[in-house]
Amino acid sequence: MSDGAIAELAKRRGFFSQTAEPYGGVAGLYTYGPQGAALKDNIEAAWRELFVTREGHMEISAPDVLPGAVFEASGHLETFDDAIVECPECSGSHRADHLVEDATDLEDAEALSPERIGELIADREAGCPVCGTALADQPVEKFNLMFETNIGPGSGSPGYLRPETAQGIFVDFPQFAEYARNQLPFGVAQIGDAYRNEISPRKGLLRLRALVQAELEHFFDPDRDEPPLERVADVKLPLYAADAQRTGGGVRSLTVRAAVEEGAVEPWVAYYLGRSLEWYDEIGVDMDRFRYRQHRSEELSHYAADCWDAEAEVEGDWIELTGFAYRGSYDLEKHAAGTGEEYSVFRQYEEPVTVERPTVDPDMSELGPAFGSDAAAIAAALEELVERDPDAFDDERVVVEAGGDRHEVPVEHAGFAVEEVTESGEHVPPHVVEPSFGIDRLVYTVLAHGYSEDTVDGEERAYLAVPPAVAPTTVGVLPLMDRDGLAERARTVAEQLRAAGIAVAYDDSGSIGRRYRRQDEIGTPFCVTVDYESLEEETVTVRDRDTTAQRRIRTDGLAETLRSLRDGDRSFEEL
RNA sequence: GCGCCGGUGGUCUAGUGGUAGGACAUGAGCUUCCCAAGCUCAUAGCCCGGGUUCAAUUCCCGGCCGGCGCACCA
Repeated sequence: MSDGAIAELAKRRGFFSQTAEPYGGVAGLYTYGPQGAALKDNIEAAWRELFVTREGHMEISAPDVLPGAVFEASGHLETFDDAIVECPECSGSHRADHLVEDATDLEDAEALSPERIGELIADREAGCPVCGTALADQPVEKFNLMFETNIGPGSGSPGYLRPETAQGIFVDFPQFAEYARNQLPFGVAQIGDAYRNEISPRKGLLRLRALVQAELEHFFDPDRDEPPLERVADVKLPLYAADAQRTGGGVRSLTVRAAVEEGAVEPWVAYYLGRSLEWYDEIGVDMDRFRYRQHRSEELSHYAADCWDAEAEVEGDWIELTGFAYRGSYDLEKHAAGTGEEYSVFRQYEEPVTVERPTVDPDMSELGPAFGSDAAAIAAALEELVERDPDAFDDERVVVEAGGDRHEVPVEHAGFAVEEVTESGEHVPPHVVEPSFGIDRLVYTVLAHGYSEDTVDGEERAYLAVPPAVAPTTVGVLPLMDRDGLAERARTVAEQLRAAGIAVAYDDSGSIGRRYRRQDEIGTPFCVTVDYESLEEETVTVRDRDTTAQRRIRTDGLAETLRSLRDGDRSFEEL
């Protein structure tokens, strides 16, 4: 298939086109037309069917705008800002923090301020990696890839458009845990828009500034919960591991069972790789142009401990469809720290346990007069010390550091005691595995993989071989001729099918062959044609898009037949 | 953000210092008893701004958008 054929078809047939074209268009913003919106909806519905209904998770819907504090806690404010320095000679842009890392023994220069990075570049006389020109006097600028806005009037409450839908789930985890009756494991799913102010959006739907994500956050107890691997144990995964990428190796086909047994893939991630593989196949991704690629260590996100991408080959390039990330407890711990709230689940022991716990109860009426303004800090230091080293309270005096000084405190004033405490359980910070699907890229891939050309009666034709379940329109209803009452009859049939909940296109314009081609091109899997026999004997023909074969069937039960074809309960050959 | 190339009806394109022609598609009609047939008619276009010029779609500059390469892709 030639490059650009999808974009051309997309625009001509109403799948998608650039937003605000009369104003010149905006890079990275696209609007789905009638066909595209329907295709996208169907893919989202198929996703929901698997990840919410069949897997038994809960779907939520959070707002696109979230307060700045959320992204401070999540790390996005810091790490979504890339420090860039531009070379005055060759105009190349380079990651300023990477230059510093190369020139120094620092490993995490990304965390430094732009000013500090600039100083280090000047100090180490770092040069442009392309042409060598000194960069000492060049400003270090930050590219913030989040869209910023203000919540309410004034600038006192900065807000950001979410760069991933996930944060809407993590931030209100306590609420969702409550709905889940505090029972791990449970999953929270969300389909919604995310926004990234990309420096250079490219290639149509593949790199957008406003995109649709379908994400599942599956929370579980890392010590106790195991994924139901038996459901997917025999699914064969095309794995392109990090090692293979480094050594020039290729894709290795392993069953889920084998991949987990040899430790190639984390078990929860492996479960979702297996579960998703069949789903991709069902919605029309070509399994011969599909693989799972592991992130190399250097490309892992700040939050991810391990990550595999589902990738599809489209127009010669491998593109990421989904990231399956093992995020550990990173996000929940960040939000716990950011809010002081509980982002964990209480797990009750089978039997309560009684433990001896050393405690302090500082006597402030003594410490206050004795230490003045340091007293509060000393009390806190005592509480910290008793957890760390209870033996320090064995002597008459205990030494703590507070306010920059060492203080000797009489143990009797610390209120040291060993209490018997009965604990009925403990707080477990859940781990999370996150399948994160890019819906727009899936739409594009389904179009690209479905696009086909063949020859019918010596005429070339193009058709979209997308599965009936995701096709924008399920049935085209066509009168063979626009005369002799055929059109009226066809309209009645179309109404009946619509009333039965089937997506129907009615078309009486042009020759029958032309109308079949139109439906082929937008991927309509079946056409119902009303002909002269229909008027006499209550039958119509049903035509199959991919083969152009036809069957004559009775009109009573037509809706039921088409529905079962759409839902995959029977095939056209079985008619 | 940088470099190179490009931007003419919905789509694909021809062409020009004196504002444009085709094909396909679309609509109306004729014809037509199952796969883009034919005929008639119709709708519809020079990306935006500035400059040069009597006159700019055309030449120059800038912008926007697109393709490719670089960088970026948390």
